[in-house]
Amino acid sequence: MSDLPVRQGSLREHNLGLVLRQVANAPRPPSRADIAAATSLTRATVSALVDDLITGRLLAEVDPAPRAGAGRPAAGLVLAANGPAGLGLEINIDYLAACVVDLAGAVRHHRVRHADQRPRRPAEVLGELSELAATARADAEREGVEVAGAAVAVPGLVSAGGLVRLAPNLGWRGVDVPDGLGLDGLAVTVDNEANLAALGELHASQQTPASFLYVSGEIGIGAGIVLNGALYRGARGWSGELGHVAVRPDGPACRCGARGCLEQYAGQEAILHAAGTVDTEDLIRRAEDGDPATRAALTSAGTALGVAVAGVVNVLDVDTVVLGGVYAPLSRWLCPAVEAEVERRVLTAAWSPVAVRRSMLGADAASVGAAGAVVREIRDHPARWLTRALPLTP
Amino acid sequence: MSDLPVRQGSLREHNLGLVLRQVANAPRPPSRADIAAATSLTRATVSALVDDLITGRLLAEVDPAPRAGAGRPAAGLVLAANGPAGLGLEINIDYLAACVVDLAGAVRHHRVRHADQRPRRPAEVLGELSELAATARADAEREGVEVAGAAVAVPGLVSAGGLVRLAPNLGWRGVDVPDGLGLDGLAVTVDNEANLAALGELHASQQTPASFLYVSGEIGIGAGIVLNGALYRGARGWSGELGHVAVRPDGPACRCGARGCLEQYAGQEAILHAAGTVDTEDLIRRAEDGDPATRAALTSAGTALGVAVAGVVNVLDVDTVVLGGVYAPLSRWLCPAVEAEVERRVLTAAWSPVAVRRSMLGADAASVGAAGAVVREIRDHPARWLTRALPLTP
DNA sequence: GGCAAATAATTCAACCGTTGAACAAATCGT
DNA sequence: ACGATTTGTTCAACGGTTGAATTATTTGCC
Repeated sequence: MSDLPVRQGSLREHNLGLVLRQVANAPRPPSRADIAAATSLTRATVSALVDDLITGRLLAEVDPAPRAGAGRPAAGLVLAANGPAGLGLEINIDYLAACVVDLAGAVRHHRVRHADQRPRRPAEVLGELSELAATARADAEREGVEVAGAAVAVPGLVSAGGLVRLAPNLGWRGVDVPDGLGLDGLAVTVDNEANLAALGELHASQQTPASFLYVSGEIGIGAGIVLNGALYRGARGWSGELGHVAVRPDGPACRCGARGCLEQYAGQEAILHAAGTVDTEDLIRRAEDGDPATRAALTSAGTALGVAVAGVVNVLDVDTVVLGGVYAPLSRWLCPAVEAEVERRVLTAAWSPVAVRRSMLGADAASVGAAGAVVREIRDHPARWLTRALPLTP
Repeated sequence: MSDLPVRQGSLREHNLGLVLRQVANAPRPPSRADIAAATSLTRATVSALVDDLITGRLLAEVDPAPRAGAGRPAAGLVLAANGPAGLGLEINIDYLAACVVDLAGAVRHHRVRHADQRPRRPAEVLGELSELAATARADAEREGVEVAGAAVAVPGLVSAGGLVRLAPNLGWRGVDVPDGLGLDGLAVTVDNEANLAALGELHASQQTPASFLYVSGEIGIGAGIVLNGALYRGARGWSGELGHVAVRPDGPACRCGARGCLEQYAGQEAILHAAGTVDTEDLIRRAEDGDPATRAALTSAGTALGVAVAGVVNVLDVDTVVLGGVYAPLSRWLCPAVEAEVERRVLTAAWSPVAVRRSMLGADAASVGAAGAVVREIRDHPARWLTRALPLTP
């Protein structure tokens, strides 16, 4: 119920987006006539809209596909591969990442630099990330795509304007990320890592459902909530703090000050401790080898996770739960325990099953999701891109 | 991101709604010029839109308010009191209710019939409710308002088409409510009691926040989730099952089959049992008299409720929790305990407080909310009402 | 009392985006 | 080679908004 007036121009804006999404979601390059049929706009209107999109470098024509039957061959339309692209950046506990995704969703550049970020000062971290970003941008521009904006994934709570209010496991408090990056002339947005990973998951595949819960297991446990195809960020942008949902109200003390938080049962450190190791690679190896203590630790973590997830599903009624972050490689052993609790505790599970599955993108979900969020913005609002302030060509 | 094409007519539809909402939300009757200034539409356009709305009996002109300064006096615009109205019906464990709310939000008719519905067959209950509805409708029509549709609040899970899939405390399973009511020629929607009560609360006051959690304490515990000014119903319409969120994973068995559900700690029956009485009126009296066992029972229930609510707030990031149903008259004793747990367990509570308060509408929230939902639909989509199939006047 | 200033509402030609029909372009089947 | 068929474009018409001009109605001031 947007309370903005609608003028003639808004019509155009909406329909440009409609056509663009139609091309994006089609299984194969559609013709102008296909789009007209699918949208119930007239061929004349679609032609006019497509012209605008082609001159704006958002769409491109491809050779007509060989067709059966008579008639003039149709020119196929695809999202432009040399149009605008999104730059996705990720700051995590033990790595930095940068990637570029073009309008069609293809990953054109991707680079990860592993290193523990906890001992470093925020300015150092942002400086190195800025270098990664510059490399990515130069690389992309060499391929002929223009980076239209950047999104940064951070494992913490983010306020409007890109201020990281609190990133507990990184030890950050009140860090201005766009300022520290200093990417001149590029629009930079900052968001929670789980939120962007959830968006990545949403766009990774056509069959991802419109509403789901993405659970990101790292040192902390975050969740990205997608409802009806849109990310839900909460009243103040701080939704998804699944790690601090109570599993046992009088359980062990959590560093947040409360007791019995999920993080104490299913956080990365709790699992490693229970399994008697300090390294995730090692944990996976032991689980594969069938080590009983490791298996027991994972079942126990899965059960706790299942209790918390079941609570969320009871309240939100989503039919899919996606396990990401470190949970993704561990999902083989976690899923059964999570599913059992969900089955038992979700009121509607009896006649309407809830699917629990691993992330399709794995560890790259957040950075790819961040880049995808940038191009998705253009895809959903092409008029803003087409009418942007163009850099003066001297 | 609606994927519908936008034609010229959609323009009109949107702007009709815009003007109507502008009138609805104004503190005093605005003039056409006021609306033009507020919406940035031109006065010419607003005049044309207002004409349509007046001839369609959705708006009315009132005498010009005395103005300071020179100039032609402005004709004030108000929502028509003799236009369409909504019929709200409620089926609850121990009463039936019917009410009529006009476009301006005024309750024009309200009647409650107390009786335990559990021993009766669904058909009987629906028959009596149908009588209540007919009386309400006749009463409203005598006052000159036309009932445009009905909404029914039910304490249970509702599928599309108005089928009550499960209402555990009523003992209903697979009951077709619109069919059983048989309100000829009237569009009937059916929804969960907590959902409609949440909508009632949302529209009860201008300062209700756009995102909040409405908790309806009855024999079961339901929740209505309002996000960004809209009710969130879940992927399948079964959101808000707060009563079956786990408070202690290995607590007492719940009739849903799981263990330690909130309902076992803070449901009406659990509270009554812990306080040593069987009647809610008596419970309130004892609490007022300061009976220690009663006060302890309420604190204990409030704490359990607080644990569950804190989990939801951590995940959804709403800044307001409204206690309704039987919790409303008990809120004086429940709120402190709920607030304490929320304060302790919500990660962001430290710098951004979460308000816990009682419902403003109390027991009438669901029926008034149901009626309000009907008129709200017209207010948000006036074009659908204006172009409806008119009954032939012979 | 009369007149200028001010504000509200309506009228009307112009403009913008979509529509639908007519038309041109390109291919297939016979 | 020619008609059938489908794609894509052209163009007059239409619906809805715009902005300026016009009319309507009041206050304030001389």
